[in-house]
Amino acid sequence: MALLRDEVTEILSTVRLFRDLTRQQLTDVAAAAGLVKKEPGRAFFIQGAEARRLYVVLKGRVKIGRITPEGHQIVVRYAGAGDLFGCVPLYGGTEYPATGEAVTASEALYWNRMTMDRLMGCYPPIALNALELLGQELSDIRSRYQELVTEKVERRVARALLRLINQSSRKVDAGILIDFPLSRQDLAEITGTTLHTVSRILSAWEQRGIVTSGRRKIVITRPRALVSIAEDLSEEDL
Amino acid sequence: MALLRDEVTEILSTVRLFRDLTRQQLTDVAAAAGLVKKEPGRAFFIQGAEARRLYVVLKGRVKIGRITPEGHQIVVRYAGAGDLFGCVPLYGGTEYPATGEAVTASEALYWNRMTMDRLMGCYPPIALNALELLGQELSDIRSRYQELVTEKVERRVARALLRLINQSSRKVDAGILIDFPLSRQDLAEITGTTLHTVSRILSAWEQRGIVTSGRRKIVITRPRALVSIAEDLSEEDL
DNA sequence: CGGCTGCTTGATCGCTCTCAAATGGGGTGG
DNA sequence: CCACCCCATTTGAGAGCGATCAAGCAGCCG
Repeated sequence: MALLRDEVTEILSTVRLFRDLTRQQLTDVAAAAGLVKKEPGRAFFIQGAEARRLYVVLKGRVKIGRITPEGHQIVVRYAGAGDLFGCVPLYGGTEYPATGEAVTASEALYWNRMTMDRLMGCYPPIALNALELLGQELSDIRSRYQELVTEKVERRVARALLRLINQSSRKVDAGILIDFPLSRQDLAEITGTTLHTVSRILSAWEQRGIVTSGRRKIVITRPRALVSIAEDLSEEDL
Repeated sequence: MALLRDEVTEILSTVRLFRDLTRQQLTDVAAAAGLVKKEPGRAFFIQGAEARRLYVVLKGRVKIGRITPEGHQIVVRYAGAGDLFGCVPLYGGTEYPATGEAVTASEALYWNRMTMDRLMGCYPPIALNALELLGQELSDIRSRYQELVTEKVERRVARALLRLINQSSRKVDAGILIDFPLSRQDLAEITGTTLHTVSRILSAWEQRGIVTSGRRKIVITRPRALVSIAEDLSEEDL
């Protein structure tokens, strides 16, 4: 382990799953953690593999994606610093239903299933926090499910971009930059469409001055226009 | 409360949420429960209302549905005997994100949020079971999300019917009957399409002798044909 | 028996997927 | 440092699934 024990404890104190634990308890949790680093494109775990570990992102960005038997891919979500991923061991599933792959150089702490069982046994707040996190994930995916049924593609892409802005963006001169590499293909897999359609939509937006984009890079220049697309308002901003 | 204490305890012993509790503990849980009955069409709770209670279905069938600001409806799932619904209080949400409505005459036990908090505090297995249930629900909705993106309507309708058969069906002379009233509109809201499309699909299936259907009533006469549609096999059965 | 609610069916339209091919930027290796 | 190659992206053309609009029909309940 490359990190100092105290440092890990400090980080864990900001992680939702471990909220309400005392410093002493956090130290125990930290002591049980392992650390992995992955280069971009490398996977922390692969869909279908035995679900052994629970992860928390320290740095970088991890893409959680699934693939159908027919080969169709979808992106479930992106996890950033402080986010949990691979939570299957928490609720007793046996294999990972998705693949967790580093998009940028990433580091994550992990706990083995048995370790986690012990920790949850000793420290009940962990189970309650997990419940809360899972509940939020559930309501998030339900909203997206509903969007998928009821909304047109352009609107879904707008919403997806806004969500990504919230999760992981940086202000730059031209506007707001999604600060990890994001291809049209990725956006398509997030919104449940094809890269062609996404490309056309972004081109149209670019002409309207709403975004500037390049190879795996997107800058939103007029966020408010994006909001009005997402909310389906007639565009009343400049 | 119309039920005997012991009777309730007996029922609770079959509910997943309360697995691993001793008889003594179950009695305590039972003592804290309340009972509600609803006529068909009546709601246990309404989308947007303050989430006060957690329910377990005793009998009947409860439809969990959402409606978008634009008025588009979707059915999240159906809950039958032993199933949990309105689990929002479990994970700390403040309002119900959906409406829970009785489809047939239904009865449910409920616990108030504070009561549930106490029970989970006293009996840790409840929290762990809840975690497991939420996890399963999560993977279920993820599968359906994926179906929605990757599969054509006919296949989704076939899958939905097969799921409903598993949940709640009865053998009759002609085949397998979905044993609660299910309209085309309902099926459309389950599969994310329109009642027109569902009606066309069912008509086509009826011509091929796969189903027999009437007003809010569906009998599957050749389940294997339905499976082959759901799995997209070329139909090699009679 | 009448009206309501749920179901069927036709016609049309348009969004989005599919298939195809060309373009261009960036990184790598020479 | 330059040239090449690969991968992401763009753009076009066409087809088709399913939504939408619009009637008409038929059980069922009161």
